[in-house]
This record gives sequence, C-alpha cells and structure tokens, in this order.
Amino acid sequence: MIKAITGTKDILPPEMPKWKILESIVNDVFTGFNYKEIRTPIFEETSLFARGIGEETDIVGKEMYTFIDRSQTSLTLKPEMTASVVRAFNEHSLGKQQPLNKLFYISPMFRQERPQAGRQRQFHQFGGEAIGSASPLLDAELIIIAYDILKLLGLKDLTVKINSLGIPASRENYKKLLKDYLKDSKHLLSEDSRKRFDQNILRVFDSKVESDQEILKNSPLMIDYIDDESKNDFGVVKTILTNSKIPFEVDAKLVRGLDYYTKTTFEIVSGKVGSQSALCGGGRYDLLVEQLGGAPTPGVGFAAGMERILLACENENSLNLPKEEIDLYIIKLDKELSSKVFELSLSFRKNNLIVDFDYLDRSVKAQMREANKLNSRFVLFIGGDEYKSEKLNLKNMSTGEQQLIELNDYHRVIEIIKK
RNA sequence: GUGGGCAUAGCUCAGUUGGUUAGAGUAUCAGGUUGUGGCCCUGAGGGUCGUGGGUUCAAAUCCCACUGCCCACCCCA
Repeated sequence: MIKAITGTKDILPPEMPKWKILESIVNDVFTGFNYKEIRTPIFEETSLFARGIGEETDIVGKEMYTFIDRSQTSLTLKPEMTASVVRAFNEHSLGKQQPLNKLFYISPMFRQERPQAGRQRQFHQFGGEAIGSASPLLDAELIIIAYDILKLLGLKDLTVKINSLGIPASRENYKKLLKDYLKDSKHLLSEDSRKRFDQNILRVFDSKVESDQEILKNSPLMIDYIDDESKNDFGVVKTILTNSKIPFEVDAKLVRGLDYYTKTTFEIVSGKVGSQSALCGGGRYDLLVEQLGGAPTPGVGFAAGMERILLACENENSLNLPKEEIDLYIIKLDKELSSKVFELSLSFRKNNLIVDFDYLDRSVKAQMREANKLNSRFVLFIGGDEYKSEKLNLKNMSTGEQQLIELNDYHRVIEIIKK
C-alpha cells in the first residue's frame, strides 16, 4: 500500500475544526491590525533561499527540498516564507505603491529533517511581515499579534523571549569579544560547539550541553555591546510590551538560526509541546530586501508553527470545539422515494440548511441511527400513509416531538428548523 | 546524519515458559416484529500477527536483515 511520505501528514475531517478555528483567529487578528494576506508559490528558484536565508544556515545546508526540473533549473520547496515575501515585494515593487506594506500569510513549508513531536517535513506556518519601516513600534506590534493569537486559542503556558542582535557592525565587534572569551576554553566545548565556534560563534549559545552552558555563564552578553540605535529601539519595544501587559523576558542568549536578522529578535515558547518548544520566532531584517536586489528597505516579521500550536492546544485542552451537527436528515419510509428525497434535499440546501439523507437504501432504523450519529437537529419522514394523504412528518430530535406538514409546504419545514 | 523504543482487526490493545480454527473493547453492518434515534441486548463481516529469511515436529511468540512509525540529539516553527 502506498503511504504518505515520511514526515508528511494527512489532515482528516475530524481534525479539521481546530484548523478552521486557528485559521480564522489568525485571519481576524491580522485583519484587525490591517495586515493584508499574501500567497506565494510553493516553490522558488533555489538561489532565493540560498541568498536570503544564508548559505551557512542548517536550513540551506542540509534541510531544503531541492530538485532539478525538466529545464534544468534548480527549484526548492519553500522552507520558510520571508524570503518569498521579500521576493514578491521586490518583484512587484510593492514599496513604490506604498511606503509600508503589512502582510500576513498561512502556508505549508518544507524541510527535510528527521520528524519528531512538533516537527514534520511538510508543516504549516502563519506569519506576518511589515516591510518599509524601521520603527520599533512594528517589532512590538508583531509580538503582540503573535501573543494575541496564542492567547485567543486559550494557551497559558507561554513565555515571550526577546533579544537584540544589534546592527552588523556591533555584532561583529561582539563576536570578537566572544571569541576572545571562549578561545582558551575552546578545547573544553562539545564537538558541535567547537564547530559553531568556527562557523557561527553566536550559535554556541544554542547548545543544550550543560558543560557548554557552564563555560558560557560569565561570557560577555551581546545585549551589552549593541549599538545605541539598537539599544534605543530595544528599549521602546520593552516599554510597549510592558504597557501592553505582555509578560516577556530578555534572553541575551537568544540567537536565531537565520542569517538575515538584525536588531530585535523574539521567540514565544510553550512548555506543552515536547522538546520542540518554539511556537513562534521572528525578528527584524533591515538588510534583507536590499540583499535580494531591492531598494534598501527595513523590515520585521515572524513565523509560527501551526502543528506545534495545535499540539499545545491539545495538551492544554484549551480549545472548546463546537459540536458538529446538521440541520436535517431526510428519511424515506419507502425505497421508491429516493428521487423525491433528493429533490427535497436540494430545496432545503438552497435555503442554507445542512441536509443529508440515506443513499444506501437502508432500513428506517438504520436511517434513524445515522441521523442520530450526525447530530441532526430534525428528521423529516417521507412515505407511508402520510405520503398518501400528502403529508410529511417532521421530528425534532432533541424533544422527540413530531408534526405533520403539507407535502408541498416545505417552506413551513424551513421555518420551523430555522426558528 | 546519530541514538533509543515500538510494529497483532479501521482504532486502542491482550496474547502467559514457542503448542488446536489468533482474542477483547471500540468502530462498521444487520437484527431485537410490520414505519422512528440515543441506553441496552443478539449476531455478522473484518487480520498473509510490518516484510523477507532462519531455528524447530511446531513461530504472533526465538534469531538475523530490511522497512515503517514514535521519541530524542543536531537545528528550527
């Protein structure tokens, strides 16, 4: 039997309600902040991600779904959305139509990693990007949007972490300081951390190895060495979050794994989703637009993992899903009435009722059981003696009451059901 | 890429030191009087015990390989 590809999952009908709730909250919150939805293709030229995300990152180095198409072009299934949004922003000169573009998206993403709890190879993210302003108000706004969405889903076990990476010049200075600090104890670091020491020293902070963290305990912190502008912007973000009653902690060791980040970065983690705890991550990327061939334009954004969020919702039991029900189930007492039932159902459906009936010519008992299973609010019997005297029998399933209605007066049925 | 765990009905799982036609619950279907649900009762269908090899008179059970899934590391959402 052919099965779904490793790391991909079918979302079956019973799981659909929670996805719908999540999507509608995302849509509503972003719309409230006047963000406009954007959709981009599922794949792009490979070089977009290589240049946008950074050649040295794990995503580009070992996780992309890259293939050569029939015209020998290297294509890649999008592993994240920011590079695509910026590409679209540049391609359509969105910055020239208006100085600030506030955009949001909901989309599948692809990364070829080993699956585990909260991690799939095809997964879904929603996110927002504000391109065209360096104002820290937007940094704060996006954090608030992300936090609002998670709160509206009823999540409680959340931590907002923020940090500032500064501008590239101050970051380079800091990297030197860190290198000096770690130089003497490099041989004591774990193998992975020694690799990071050479490739991207900031990521040594990501290490979960205790002895590494021990070595880092008294290291200089980036937050103390960032440039004045970044420091000032970071202060504004903190003030807004405080005034907005968003609990946050400054995590000077929060280093994000994508190369394009500058200044403010943030992450929201949950204690309820296993070891992959980051529900949401983002930050400012003031150089990316230019780097991808556009005019110098500052931007800020975040992405959130929808599977992880829904996992957290389940583990916190935070969603109250409405009971699924239908309005009417039509039951035929005589098999010959199939086409009459079908016609009737069309009339009801035109009046926005959710209607179903038996297509399998089953017994009345079976039809009733089906109606009950579907949580049908009403059942309409057609056939038998009533039919001979041109009547239908409408039953209210919660009270058990039944009443006769003229055969041709289906408006009366609609009236009763809609009441 | 590395490590650990698991693989028996659609689903959740039993299956005792290898020993008759592999079980339960649930779901599905049919029935419990002629045309009426939920609860309850009866019955039916449904499994090449992940795949391939080996040991044995005999394998779901022991051994090997492969595959898949889960969890963790790396890293990220």
